[in-house]
Amino acid sequence: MSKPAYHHGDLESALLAGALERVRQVGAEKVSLRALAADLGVSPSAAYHHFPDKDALLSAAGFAAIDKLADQQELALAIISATGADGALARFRALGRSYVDFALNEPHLFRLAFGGHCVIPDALESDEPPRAWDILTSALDGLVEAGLLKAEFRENSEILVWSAVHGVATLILEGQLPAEAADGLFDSLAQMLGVRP
Amino acid sequence: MSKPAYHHGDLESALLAGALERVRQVGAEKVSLRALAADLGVSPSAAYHHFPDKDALLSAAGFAAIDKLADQQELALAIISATGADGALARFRALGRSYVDFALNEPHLFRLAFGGHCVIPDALESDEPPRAWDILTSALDGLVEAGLLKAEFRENSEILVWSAVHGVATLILEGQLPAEAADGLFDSLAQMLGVRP
DNA sequence: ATGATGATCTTTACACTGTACAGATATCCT
DNA sequence: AGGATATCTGTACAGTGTAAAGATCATCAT
Repeated sequence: MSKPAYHHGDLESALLAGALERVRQVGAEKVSLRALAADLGVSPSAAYHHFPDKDALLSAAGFAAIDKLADQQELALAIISATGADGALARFRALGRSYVDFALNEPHLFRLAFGGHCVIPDALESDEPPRAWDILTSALDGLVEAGLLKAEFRENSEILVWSAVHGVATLILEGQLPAEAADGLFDSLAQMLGVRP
Repeated sequence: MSKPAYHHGDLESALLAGALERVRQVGAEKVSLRALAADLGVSPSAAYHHFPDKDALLSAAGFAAIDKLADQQELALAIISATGADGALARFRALGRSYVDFALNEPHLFRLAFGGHCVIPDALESDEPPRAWDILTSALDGLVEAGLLKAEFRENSEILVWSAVHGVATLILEGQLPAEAADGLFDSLAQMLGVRP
């Protein structure tokens, strides 16, 4: 698309895609705005007509990264064909697995997404919760409907599950816990949620 | 100690302390090695005789930060005078609270400690686990002895609890969860661990 | 079609960064 | 004492983010 024009056509999304890919490869603190611009065949300060500064670009890339995580989770869910109780349980575990796998397979994107680069818009008061929350809510509702999750444990369980999975992912990523800790966590979670496999 | 010598006496620890304090104030990615050196009355490249590069200094500061966190946890534990079941439960909650509080009160130190700056030495195969692990183990043992934590839930509970607390701390810190989520998490944890308050 | 308007990109420039290298200086050991 | 060694300085270089002013294009009212 877009002619090989002098004005490059669509710099903004090219910058975003380029930044995201570079972060993915070398990490956020090693991406250079100048080098990125040079690679796109554009002057050093061209980016400033689309983003106020480098942090804003990285922040946008960060939100793209957290979206990629949600995409991967939904993809992992879509694969599961089982229905009923088996399906609900499989979906629950797949959600945790894909979250941890994303963190370990794309450590730089994961750190970008949750490492303070993403400027909080006004998420506290935002009427719509993060995508990860909605995905998780559906999975937990599925567990309740299947009779696997005791109703008395349903409240606040999004917080518990999301926190635990996110925590184990980052602790493994930063070398504080061994990789096997993830499986241990999933077992513990399932056990404590009252799930009987 | 050490004279006000031309050779500054003890640059290494001065650099470490300075770096730690600067990270605390402005965040890791905004500390300048040159500015730090200038502030210590020392030439720009003086630091290179004590640390191979800037990352190494930040890494050392990161390990100091994670030590500070452990200090704060032990301090929070020491304050609690209650004994028996009440004490065990109070200690358990204080551990979580101090962890989350540290993250929210010292966000830059927390991110430095768990944000990929700390080079993993060989922690996977290391014979001794992180300090946070030991502290947590004692608290959980206390819960079991007090009859508050069911023995069937004891296995892997360090992983579950540490992950959940760490996760909720970072998710709140990055604006993905509201601050009240921490209390909800503690309640959920206590409930699911079988604790009856 | 023309000319103005606004968006997009370039040029130039500045202050600052991390760090390599060679030399100066102080301390310590024999 | 003197020489070895650790510690720090001076200088220099390539690279960085970004501010300011000018060039170039697309679009649209006339």
